[in-house]
Formats: sequence, structure tokens, C-alpha cells
Amino acid sequence: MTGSGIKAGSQHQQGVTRLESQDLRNAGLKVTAPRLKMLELLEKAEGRHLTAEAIYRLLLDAGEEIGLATVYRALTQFEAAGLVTRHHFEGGQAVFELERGPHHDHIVCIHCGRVEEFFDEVIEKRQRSIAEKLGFELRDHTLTLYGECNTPSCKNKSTKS
Amino acid sequence: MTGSGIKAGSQHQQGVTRLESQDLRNAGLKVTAPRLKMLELLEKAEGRHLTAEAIYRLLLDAGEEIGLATVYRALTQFEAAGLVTRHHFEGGQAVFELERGPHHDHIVCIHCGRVEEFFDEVIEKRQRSIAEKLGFELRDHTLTLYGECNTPSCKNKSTKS
DNA sequence: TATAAGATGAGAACTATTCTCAATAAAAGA
DNA sequence: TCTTTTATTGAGAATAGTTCTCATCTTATA
Repeated sequence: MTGSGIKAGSQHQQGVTRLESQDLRNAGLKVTAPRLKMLELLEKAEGRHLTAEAIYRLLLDAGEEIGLATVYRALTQFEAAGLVTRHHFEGGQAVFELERGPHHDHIVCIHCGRVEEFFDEVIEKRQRSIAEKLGFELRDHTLTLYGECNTPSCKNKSTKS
Repeated sequence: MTGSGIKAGSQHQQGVTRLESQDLRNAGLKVTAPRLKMLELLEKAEGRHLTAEAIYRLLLDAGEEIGLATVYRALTQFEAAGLVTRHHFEGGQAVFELERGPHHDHIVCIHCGRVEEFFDEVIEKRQRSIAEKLGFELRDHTLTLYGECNTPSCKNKSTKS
């Protein structure tokens, strides 16, 4: 959607793959082709949020032989290992993104689905004090803003409703 | 938030029912037994978050004759009418709560599932300016904190994992 | 290499939710 | 009040997203 030209080519081979292999080993997972392919794909997606189905299709389209079950399984494992984050935006399907850098929240366009990320220390701090005040030990949070974005390619598109 | 002992008795009859009837009419919905029963139940739940399934079971247990499809349908209509809010906390099932007062966010215990509500103007304000800065017209948001609560009845319970 | 532990793909199974449809009940009109 | 119109209902089928099962195949290890 954004357009930082990412193609399904095969630029990075060994170097990246090695890093990814290490990620897998660190997570106690065997280094297998499906997993590496998935990590590569997520890497190339550069922060875009993909559904399991999308990952599956992209890999199939790229000529990989992979099963949907494997995609789901791997994503769950990656999540447990802290390699990816799973989000439940509106609309049933979970989306996944590679965990790069620390934490951030999201704003999603209700028309075109575009997702931007942000981080705000004021909000973070506030959350901590709210949790404390209410007698909770904060472990996690999800903050998602929904709005209408201003990209020219957006407004035209129909809403889900 | 408060925790005043709510029992599944049948205290309020006519008075409340009339208010609820009006809510339905205002929403352009016919006043029917299933809908009234659902609103009554949500009313009695005083802010607790119920799944569609839970509402269905509670009504069955209370001797009402109702179908699960009706519950889902009505909840969707109530939501469209602004009578209830739907939340997607972790775990697949959506939960519903009667819309009372203005807006608030939630903190959920990852052990016992207890939900508390809060409102924080600083966070709200911050969200608005973030949206603006990123070129979005803010329409909605969800903020849910996850933590471990301090109620004695909680820590013992097992985590979902 | 041979072996054991893990991972895989395909499809069945499952869960949450929505849809279909004939029967029914509520609002509106006479 | 009786009738007509139209929305609503319950039951079960259907769907979407995800997880499970299992026989087969790979990876890491001896």
C-alpha cells in the first residue's frame, strides 16, 4: 500500500538467512525451509501487517511448497519466541508483523486498511500508572486508533459496510 | 467498577422495561421479548462483559426460549444503535457490555479475566494529536491493558497457557 | 550414516459467527 | 378489533479463521 518497492525477488540470500537461522535456533526451533521462507517474507514486508492467509498465498505464488497449517503453526511459534507480533484489528483475521525495534502502537485507516505505527511515551507512562492505581501489574497492552487517512488513493475505496 | 451484589432475581419489571422499550424504538427496532430480555440481562450484569454464548446460556437458564442466532443478531443491532459495545479481548470470543455513560477503556487480568474500566483524558488527548500528526481523522480507538490483578481469588487460577 | 526428535502438508475438525427459511409476532391501517 | 404488512424468530446449515491429527519426511545428533 505504501509503496517502498518490495518485490518477491531473491536479493538477500546467505547473510540474512544466517541471521534468521540464528533467530530460530535461539527460539529452540529447528531451522527449516518453510520457517526461513516465512521470516524472509516478513522481513521483506518491512512492517506491513500480513494475515496468515496472505503469507501462505505469497509463498505459494513465489513457488514455495508450503501448507497453511504450517504457516499458522510457525506464526504461533514465532510469536511465542518474540519474533513476531500478532494483532487483532477489526475484522476477524489476525495480522502479523516482524518484531523490529521495541514497542509501538497502531493507527488503522477504516477505509483502506493502511496501518501506521507510533510510539508515545506519555501514553505509555500513563498506562503504567493507571494499572498501578487499579491494582494490576501491567504485562501488556494493545492500543489501536481507527480513523480516515488522507492518502489520495484512499477516500474512494468503499468501507466494509 | 464498584461491585454491588448483583443477583439474577427479577426485581425491576415494568419501569425498566419501558425505558428499554424506548431504546429499541429509538433504534428503529421492534419491541420484542427476546430483545427486552437481553437488555434486562445486560442491565443486571452492570458492566460485566458477556459473550454472546454467555448471554444465550443465561437466558436459557432463566427459562427463556431464545436462539443463539437471535442473540447474535440482536447484539449486532444493539451495537449499531449504540446500545452496547463489542470488545475483542484476547481469546477469539467477542464480549459485550451495555453502553452506560460515555467512553472508557479496559484493563483485563490475564489470569482470572476480571475487567476494570478506566478513563484518562491525558491519553485521549494524546491520541487525538497523534492521529492528527499522522494525517488521520480519528474515529475510534481501542485501548486494553493486560496485567495480573491483585484479588486474592485470582493468583491461584491457572493461566490459559 | 543411522537414529531420534521435530516439522511438514493435507485434510478433518473445531469455534465463533452469520445466513437461510418457514413460521410467528409486532406495528400500522381500516 | 380485525387485517395486512413487515420485521423477527428459532433451528440448523453454512462460512471463516484457525487448530488438530497423522503418516511422512527433515533436521540435528550420535
